[in-house]
Amino acid sequence: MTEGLQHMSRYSAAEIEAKWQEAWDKAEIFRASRSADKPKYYVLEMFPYPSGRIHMGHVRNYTMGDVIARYKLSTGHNVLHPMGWDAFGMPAENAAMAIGGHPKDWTYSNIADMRAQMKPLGLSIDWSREFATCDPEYYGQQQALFLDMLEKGLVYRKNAVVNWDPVDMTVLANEQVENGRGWRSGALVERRELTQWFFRISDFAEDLLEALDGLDNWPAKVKLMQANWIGRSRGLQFGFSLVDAPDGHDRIEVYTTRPDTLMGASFVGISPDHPLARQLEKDNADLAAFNAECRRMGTSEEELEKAEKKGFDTGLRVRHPFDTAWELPVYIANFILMDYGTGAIFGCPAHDQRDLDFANKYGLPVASTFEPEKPEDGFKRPEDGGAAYVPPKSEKVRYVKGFAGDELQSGEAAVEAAIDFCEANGVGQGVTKYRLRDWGLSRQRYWGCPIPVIHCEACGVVPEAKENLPIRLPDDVTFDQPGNPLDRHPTWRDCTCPACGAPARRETDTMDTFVDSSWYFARFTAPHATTPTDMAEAEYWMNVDQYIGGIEHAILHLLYSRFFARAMQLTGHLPAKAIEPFDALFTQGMVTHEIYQTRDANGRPVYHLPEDVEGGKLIATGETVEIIPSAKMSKSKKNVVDPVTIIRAFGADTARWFVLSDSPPERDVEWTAAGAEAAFRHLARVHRIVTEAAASDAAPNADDEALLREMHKAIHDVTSGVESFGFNAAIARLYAFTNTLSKSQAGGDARREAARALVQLMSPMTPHLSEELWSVLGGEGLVANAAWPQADEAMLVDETVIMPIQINGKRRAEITVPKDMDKSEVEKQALATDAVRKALDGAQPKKVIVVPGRIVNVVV
RNA sequence: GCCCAAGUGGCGGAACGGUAGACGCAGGGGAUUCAAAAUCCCCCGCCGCAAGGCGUGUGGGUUCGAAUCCCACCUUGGGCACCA
Repeated sequence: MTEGLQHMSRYSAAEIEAKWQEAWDKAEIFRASRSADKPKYYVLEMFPYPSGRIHMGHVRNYTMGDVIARYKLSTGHNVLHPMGWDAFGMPAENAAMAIGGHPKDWTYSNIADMRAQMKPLGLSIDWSREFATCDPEYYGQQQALFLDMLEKGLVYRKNAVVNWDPVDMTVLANEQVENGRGWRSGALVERRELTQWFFRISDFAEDLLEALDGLDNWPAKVKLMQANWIGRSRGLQFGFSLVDAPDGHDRIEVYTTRPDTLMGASFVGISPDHPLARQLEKDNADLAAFNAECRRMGTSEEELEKAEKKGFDTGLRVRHPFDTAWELPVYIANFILMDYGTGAIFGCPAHDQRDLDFANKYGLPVASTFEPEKPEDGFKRPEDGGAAYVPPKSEKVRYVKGFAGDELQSGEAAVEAAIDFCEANGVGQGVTKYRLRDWGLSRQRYWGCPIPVIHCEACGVVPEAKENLPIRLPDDVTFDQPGNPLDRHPTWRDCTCPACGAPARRETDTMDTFVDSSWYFARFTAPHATTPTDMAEAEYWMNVDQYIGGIEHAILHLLYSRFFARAMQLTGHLPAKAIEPFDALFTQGMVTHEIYQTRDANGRPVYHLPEDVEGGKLIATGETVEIIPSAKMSKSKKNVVDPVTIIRAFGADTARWFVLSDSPPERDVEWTAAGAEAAFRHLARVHRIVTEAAASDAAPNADDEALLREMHKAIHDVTSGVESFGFNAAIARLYAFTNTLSKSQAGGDARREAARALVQLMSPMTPHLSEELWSVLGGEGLVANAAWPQADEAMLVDETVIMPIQINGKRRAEITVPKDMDKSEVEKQALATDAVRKALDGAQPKKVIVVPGRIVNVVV
């Protein structure tokens, strides 16, 4: 190698990356506008919360989107690839409380920082469409959407419980409740009812469930999680009549999905928030104390379900619907949700473990209604000390106390038969219910989108006039005391009623930040429109062709967005085709890192940044660190690697290549320093190999065809890898092809052709390096704009194949045969191998399976 | 507690129901070098001298053939409606 070539082949990422980012900017190749002559392609990654620093999770997420965007650009698509900021939320207020300053300044300064950290990644983003959800231009349009939804009856007010901190006198998020106490005050948290705004998402439950079927390019697991969340069930709703009914409560309405177990009923349970429970607590101090204790729990379902199951006997009795002489006790139970069903259940201990535990605890009867068709040895009925018998739905059981004797029935048929029987006998109706609850959007916080309504003494709740939008957040607020600054602002709340003109009070609740992220994808199609969307733009760009983000958003964000797409259609802001806004969804895994830990004098763990550790020792002191297995990168564990540091050390292409290479995209990837260095060395090697190929003057020769065959196979494999999110496999294929090119003795022209393909195939992952090498190879224009290489089908198939020969499923030999050899001839050759002859020892094989082109299995 | 996933060499992982371990990292050996770095070449699941045997979280099952399909369990991760 000559001195000159050595110099030429040195890989300087910093130089290359700055140069080509400038070239892309200048050519404006990522600026998206409608065009009739190309198919559109909208690729979107879930937009970031502006915490202040980008992290490797962002790098991974946006690199994956960028690979798709750049690949689609190369295949002749008109690509929309925007970026924005999910900018409202609690952390900005927390920062204002902790360090002073204003949430707005904190947020916009974080956005500026993160944009500056993100740009060096070389993402193919149309930055002209950037917005933050805290821009008044954005949240003003969101207020307009809200008013349209209000007019259509998609929003309403009702009471709902929140976590209340009685010391700070403020509402707490579930995250701010630690072991039942407020995170700042340490006070025991209470549940408190407030009047709040709700979206009628549950009206769409059936549609949101049914439409999942059409989402062919969504992960099955996400669809399943959403289906279970919506939770359609078929059951019976009926009433237990009360013996000695208190005023206004002659019945307790109950919903059950297992009416076939009605004859095993043992008690009736009601929620502590049930109207009957609330009435009883007025004249029963013990009962009131029990209810109060129940309400001291937080509002999360997890907390409720994990808590010890407790009940309180109200002393009331109800009559069994099929035997009025049979009376059941009524308990208040802490595990019954007022939000689901009717807030009341009947307990059947024989067929529900929770009810059985409850019955045992309070000495209530247990009676089986059915038992297994064929009881296994040792089967014990629950009343004889066995566990609750809960058969799978499809399993047939024998009824011992059913509605019509002891017939056999599977669960589902039995439920339908029970509903029919009950309806025929005037006991309740069969109904379909959903677990999905309406979406409470009110937040008693400052840093969110103000809800644009006015409270007037005379007119009640009045929508703000649209011409007054946006209702801007006031800047002159302080965070030196807990609670919502909008509530204590001297003038902001004051307004006049749009209906009667009298002095009135503005709503001080703001919207849940999930509202902001439920329609941003639509706003990107016309980010500067003076209405929420521009129908012509939405008609052209929607739907999002590929949406990419974390699995943690599988339920809430995606379900809310699907609801919003429907609501925006009903209010005329999205076309009918956008009813399901995301055609394809991909959920990527996290970036993890080992955790390095030492102990302080008191034995408490002290965490250390990876950059402060080398060879298992602290660089500063030489102290040995304890290595804790890889976990999600988090500031508290200090197991974070700053993308900015990596880009400075190795370049963006190395960071991009590494986050894509080491794990399947849907799984977690562990960041390792060794892996990053290896990625960099590989890119430098590609730089060297391609530079050499560009200068090669070797004559055409016999090796040319083999190299070009490998090239076409690589084109085929990498293309299908990119299209199916098999980025790690595509990169493994690129390693192999690079090795082939490096070792090939082919002529200069063939090597240059192969090198050009290599550079193009790498270009979605390492766009800067590819751009540089494309120009070294004399490619025309920018590789970003060049047409994607096509694999020649004829070059993909080899003439001969190696077929393994198995004996009883174990590989024992192999034969090399022409690829289309006749089955019987393959069998003949397989039987002639030494291994098979030895195994048969003269006998006939029991069976021979020949899978053409793949394998032969001889059964002896 | 409930819902959803994932478990394969020392490590990350590959593998239309068809040769388990591609590719990469780490490790070992060699070449080059005054030396080192860089680079290049070779080896590398476990046990065994070998023949061979064992191997994809555990235990069953279906199949000519299972990492892959089914059942049960274990462990780890995500979500549980006010974190985003």
